[in-house]
Amino acid sequence: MRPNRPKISDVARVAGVSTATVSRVLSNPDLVSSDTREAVQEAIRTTGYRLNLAARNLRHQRTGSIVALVPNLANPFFSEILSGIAAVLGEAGYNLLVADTCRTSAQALIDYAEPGRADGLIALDGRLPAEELKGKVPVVVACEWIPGLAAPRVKIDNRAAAGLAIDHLVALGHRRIGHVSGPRGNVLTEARIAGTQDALAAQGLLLAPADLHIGDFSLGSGREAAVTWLAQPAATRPTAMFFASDPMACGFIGEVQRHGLKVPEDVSVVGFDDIELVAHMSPPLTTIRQPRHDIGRLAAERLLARLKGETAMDDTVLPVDLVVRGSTAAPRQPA
Amino acid sequence: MRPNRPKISDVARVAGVSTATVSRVLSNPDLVSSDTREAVQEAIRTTGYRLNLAARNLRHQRTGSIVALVPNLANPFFSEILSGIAAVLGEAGYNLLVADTCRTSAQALIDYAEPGRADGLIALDGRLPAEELKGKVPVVVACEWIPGLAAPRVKIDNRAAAGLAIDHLVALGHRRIGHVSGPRGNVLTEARIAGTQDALAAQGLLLAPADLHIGDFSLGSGREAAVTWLAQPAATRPTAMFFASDPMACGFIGEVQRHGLKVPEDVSVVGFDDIELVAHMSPPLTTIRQPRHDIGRLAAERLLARLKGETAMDDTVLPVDLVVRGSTAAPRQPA
DNA sequence: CTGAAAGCGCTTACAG
DNA sequence: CTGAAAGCGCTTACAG
Repeated sequence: MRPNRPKISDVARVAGVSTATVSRVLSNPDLVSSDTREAVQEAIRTTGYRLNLAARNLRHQRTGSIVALVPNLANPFFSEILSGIAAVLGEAGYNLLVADTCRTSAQALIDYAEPGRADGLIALDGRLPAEELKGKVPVVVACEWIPGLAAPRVKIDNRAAAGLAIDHLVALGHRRIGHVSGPRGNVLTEARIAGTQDALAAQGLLLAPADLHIGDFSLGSGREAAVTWLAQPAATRPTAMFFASDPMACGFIGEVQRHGLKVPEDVSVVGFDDIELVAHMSPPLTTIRQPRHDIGRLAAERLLARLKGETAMDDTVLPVDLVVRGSTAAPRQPA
Repeated sequence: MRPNRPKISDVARVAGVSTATVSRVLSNPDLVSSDTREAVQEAIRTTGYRLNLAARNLRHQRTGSIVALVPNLANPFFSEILSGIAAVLGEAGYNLLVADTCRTSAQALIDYAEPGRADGLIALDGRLPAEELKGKVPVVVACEWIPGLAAPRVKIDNRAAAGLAIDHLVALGHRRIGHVSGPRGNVLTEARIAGTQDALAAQGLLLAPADLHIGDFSLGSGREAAVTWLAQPAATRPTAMFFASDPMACGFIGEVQRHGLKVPEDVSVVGFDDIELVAHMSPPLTTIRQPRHDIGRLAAERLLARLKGETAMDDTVLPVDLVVRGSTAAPRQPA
């Protein structure tokens, strides 16, 4: 079946017209008289012709594809953003190309930004090299951002989000609050640490260096934070912990419970992201909800707008919510 | 920068050679004398030339892309399979195109199987129409399978997996065991129900119609199953439940705990998939581990082999493990 | 309204 | 070892 796949010239021959006319029927039927049009459509049917998109795209100097660069495809946080991106691109007739930045060489990632490869790029990873991305395909950055790269960003207000978490804990009566962050250097990490410090300072409190644990967003690093926390004397360790991701909060809770302590009685826990499962744990997790699907949708829409000529480079900042569930309560002994 | 992007003819002019020679330096450098080769490479450098993949692909009658059709991109179960696929395709120099079958029209999905759109297709969704996929691009099916479509399948032994779960519960002393399945008609659903029934029958037990709850793999349907279960008299309801997905098991446990009952003391629970979080819940979930990343890898490898001419259509069946954790124990009152 | 022809940016037999 | 030329399957000014 592969060799004798009909092409536009086969249709033209069968219909007794030129290839130009067939092409017009395909992309601009109004330009063709109805008699001719019907003859061509009949020929399309009898030959079983299907348009070769690659050829059309080459002619149009576009690829019809948008590439999304994702730090870790296996991470549900990113996959839901991807789902929002896919929804918008699919409707607009674009292909969605996906690459996993943690499993792809730096050069291969940059090659995705070549025209001829994709028409535009959505970066969910802030560690991409800004310089190498210049002069290539239009870029929109989502969630994270790339310092030094002029590109629209779709994100949440991470400092404000951290503030929501801290204010909630302080309102419950907590005075000694710890923070488990993402990896150092990540833009989200820094924004959430800064937000935590600011919110504490606004309440006259301090993030003690010992109470800042550098994690990596993973379950395992949450468990490690629990080990450190458990090793401290019960009287002087933080009564509440704010995590820069839900999986870290889950890892922490699991380890603390395994040691016979209770959440929120012995320690209050706030996560970040509101991934689906955390509402169903025991206790259900208090967390910051990010509109992941919308982040993806908006990033895709901004990119499509750029491809249509929009030049605005302003950021889109989406609101976050604090979702209060069972993992937070007043501390046992208020300071 | 877009308009004056150098093409192969610009390089040729600068180097003082023909476009054919530049092309050879690019794809088959050994055919060119070292003097000429160096001159061309120098010209490539000075012009900043980058190959246009779309043009090369059109010439080669291939697209360089493989499309993965995923039932729900936001579902972490599928995203990890995708990650395995991406790893293999990236290494092989293929693009990974992704489409969400639940958000894409049937026609649009079939169009992905057109040559000119992609070189091959990996289906993670068993509901695609077999007839429409014939005579198009080579297909490999992973996880689920498409009845009536001759395509290699990469999957696990779902009946055996259900047997592992049931045997474990029976060994613990359970006699009345319920099953919460996926949606009716799904090939996985039917295989897991059949496996459950077989394993029970082998032990002289029966899956009572009232103990089979039809779910849809989601958290919410697990919660609904809990409502039904809770409504039954404690003395006569199942002492153990086997779920066709981890999220359903989580939804069930959350609802049961909310009603003051305990897992595994009041009911043992076995999930399916071993998604990352369930090891960290309380209790940690006993479940069937699927090698998701490997399923993705192997599916991609089978497809690449087909593109290279392999014609074998046999299935690849991957082993599963029962992971015993805290959500299962002996029943309170053995029957 | 329709066709002949050029061209998108490459690659590759075919000569030499 | 290298070049002239044809062609991958489309589209689109330009004529008529």
